[in-house]
Amino acid sequence: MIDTRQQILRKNFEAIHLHGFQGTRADKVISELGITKGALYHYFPTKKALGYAVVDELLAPMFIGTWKPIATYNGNPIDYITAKLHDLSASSTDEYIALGCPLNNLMQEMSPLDTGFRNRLQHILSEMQLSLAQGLKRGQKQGIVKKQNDPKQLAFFILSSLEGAYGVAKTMQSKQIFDQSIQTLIDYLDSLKV
Amino acid sequence: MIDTRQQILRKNFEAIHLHGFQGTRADKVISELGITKGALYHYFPTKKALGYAVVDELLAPMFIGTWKPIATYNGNPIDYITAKLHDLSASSTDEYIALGCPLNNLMQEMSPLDTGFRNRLQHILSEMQLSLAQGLKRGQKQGIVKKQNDPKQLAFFILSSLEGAYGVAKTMQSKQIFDQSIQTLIDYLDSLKV
Amino acid sequence: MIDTRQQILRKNFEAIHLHGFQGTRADKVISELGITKGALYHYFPTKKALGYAVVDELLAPMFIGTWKPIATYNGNPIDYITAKLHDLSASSTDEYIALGCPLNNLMQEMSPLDTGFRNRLQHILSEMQLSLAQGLKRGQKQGIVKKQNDPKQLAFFILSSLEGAYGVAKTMQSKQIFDQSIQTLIDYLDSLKV
Amino acid sequence: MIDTRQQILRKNFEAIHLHGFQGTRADKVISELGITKGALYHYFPTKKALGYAVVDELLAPMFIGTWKPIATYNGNPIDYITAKLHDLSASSTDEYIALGCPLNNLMQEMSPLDTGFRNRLQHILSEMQLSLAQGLKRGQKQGIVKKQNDPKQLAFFILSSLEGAYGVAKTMQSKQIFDQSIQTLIDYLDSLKV
DNA sequence: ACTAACGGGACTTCCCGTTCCT
DNA sequence: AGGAACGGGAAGTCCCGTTAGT
Repeated sequence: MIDTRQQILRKNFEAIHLHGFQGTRADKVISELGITKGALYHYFPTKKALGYAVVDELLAPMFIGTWKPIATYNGNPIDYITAKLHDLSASSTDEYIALGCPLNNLMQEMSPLDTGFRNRLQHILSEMQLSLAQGLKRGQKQGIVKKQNDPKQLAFFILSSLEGAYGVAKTMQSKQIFDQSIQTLIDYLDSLKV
Repeated sequence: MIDTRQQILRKNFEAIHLHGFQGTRADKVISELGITKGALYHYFPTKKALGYAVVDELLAPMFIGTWKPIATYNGNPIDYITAKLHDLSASSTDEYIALGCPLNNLMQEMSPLDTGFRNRLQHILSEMQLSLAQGLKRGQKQGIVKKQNDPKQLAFFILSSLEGAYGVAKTMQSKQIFDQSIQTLIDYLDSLKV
Repeated sequence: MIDTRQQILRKNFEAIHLHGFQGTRADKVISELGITKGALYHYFPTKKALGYAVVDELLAPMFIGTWKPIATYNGNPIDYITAKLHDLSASSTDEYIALGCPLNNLMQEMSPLDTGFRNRLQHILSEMQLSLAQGLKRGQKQGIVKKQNDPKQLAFFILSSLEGAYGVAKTMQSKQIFDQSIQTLIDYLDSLKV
Repeated sequence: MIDTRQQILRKNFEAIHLHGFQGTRADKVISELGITKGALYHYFPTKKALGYAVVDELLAPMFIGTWKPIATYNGNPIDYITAKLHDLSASSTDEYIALGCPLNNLMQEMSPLDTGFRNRLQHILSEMQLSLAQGLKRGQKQGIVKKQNDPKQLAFFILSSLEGAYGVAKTMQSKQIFDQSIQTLIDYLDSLKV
């Protein structure tokens, strides 16, 4: 028997991706697993606590982990970023684009409504930005990235453009638009290489 | 007595901006205006109909109108865009940033949930993109904008980065981050001028 | 311009037949006529008053009138009844059977709920029964109808079987079942002729 | 503590008998039992589901069971039917007559409005008719029932007259009228014995 | 560790009726 | 005579959370 808590967590992560946090009926979701509300409230005191756990244990590692390696990457950080952006394009299906980025979705939905969510999402963004900024800074020091931009500022711009691309593509229901925006971002970043 | 329908519409636009569409309790909102449920139902048969009206009559004109003039603008379209972006930065208060862009909020919240909303929001994005693309195309023809980018594609990138900046800044609760991302976007656009 | 009051009455009679009295939304019904609630409440103080008027002015004359002539009919009253029953079978479409007899529908729906309706419907039934009983009594006196049955009692039985046939056929959605029950009733009545 | 679900079912059966299905406020009804809305929702997701359960678990067995034994009855089926009709007369109080037959009430109210109800009520009628027809057919084969009538057709006529008697008596608020109609039906049936 | 039963507030919708006005 | 605006109670549904029990 696998870990019930993990099952609950994973299934709700999917459901939140599909319907948003508020739109997710936690007990209905896990009923598909043959689990009832009792188990849910055994592991998590409230629905919000479950949401926090989804962010902390699934969302955060996933997203922070994506940009973490840039710190130890040997080579031009722009290349790393470009490669990652290409990955995101390549691995995104039409369905995924139509659902939107889980991080972006949660940011837009829950940031203004709940401090607990906002703090957690701020943390994720900050960690991602930190990794990117560190990488870019190293590139600038090594003289392989132009020095015209502040690394921290540029890092936020990259994240903004990326999440913005997810958001617009979600509404337009078009993976093509996502891909094109990512490509434009890549082109821009490429122009920052020395 | 001024137009009750308009009052309902405006007050709900604010409320949707504050709490999202689903989080808005239409009857409570207008009770502050001394308007009752009965009047609400008289004008809007369902909550969704009210939401659609808010989008059609307030949101769409506001956002589409922002970029429309670029078509008849005499001068470099990049300058027009830059000026508008500066306007958005200048006119945004900390509170506004913390609430997020009304268009972006609605896109993220309602696009996956309701076709009626999605179609309307697609329409707004398309109109904005069309105006931008037309302006950029004209600039390219006049030889004052570099021809390396497809105008339509670039238009979506601009919108994505703008809305993305709103989204990230909302979560980070930081007008500074918004301003910086906008500045980075402006810098990039500036590099596209001939 | 034809009489607005009559229009309201007729249209609501149809609607009550279709949806029952409680299921009828009087203002929606007349909106199809281009009339608004104002006219409705100008002519009828309440919905119930409208319902009473429908019964008094449309339903009652129609149903009482069907059996009235039996009193002045020269010939065997059984023949008159048989002819009328055949008429009802012949003139009933599948749709009419599926909707049910307007009188029966209203009896079942409103009799237990409202005294005003019940009194009116009792009156209709009583008048119908009276006519039938008078006719049967005359037949018995003339020696052309067997004397084994009390005319009043037999009159109620005829009405009961008729309305019961409507009711069962409505649920079964079958004009054939209605026709067969009517035929069985006719056969029985035929056996009462001398 | 006895079965809550059964309590809900029984109490609502009574309430539907009193006020009709649409007129029944399920939560108010059970509040008299000290049961709350929450428990109601736990057992029945919608009001309609509750209504269906009342039909399936209480109404159907009761009515189908009444005529079922005729199949295994040794003797003249007309006698069985006559006995049952006498039972119905004897056990009906004035109040019961004024309320009407639960089956007939539901047939008239819900058949045209909802397919789920109609199918269930059709099923009840069909089962009752089937039992009656089987009994009558056996009687005809044994030569103790006249062969002039088709058993199936006669079965529907009996049911129609019975339910019609309930309906007319309900409106007339008269158990006497019910008894007399039943007696007339019995007399007719008696004439079909060989 | 997990289930079934249960509590109860909140929300949208519905719709009868009233009032003001022309 | 009749239309538009408006009032407001009530019904059904939804769903988060609690508790007794195994």
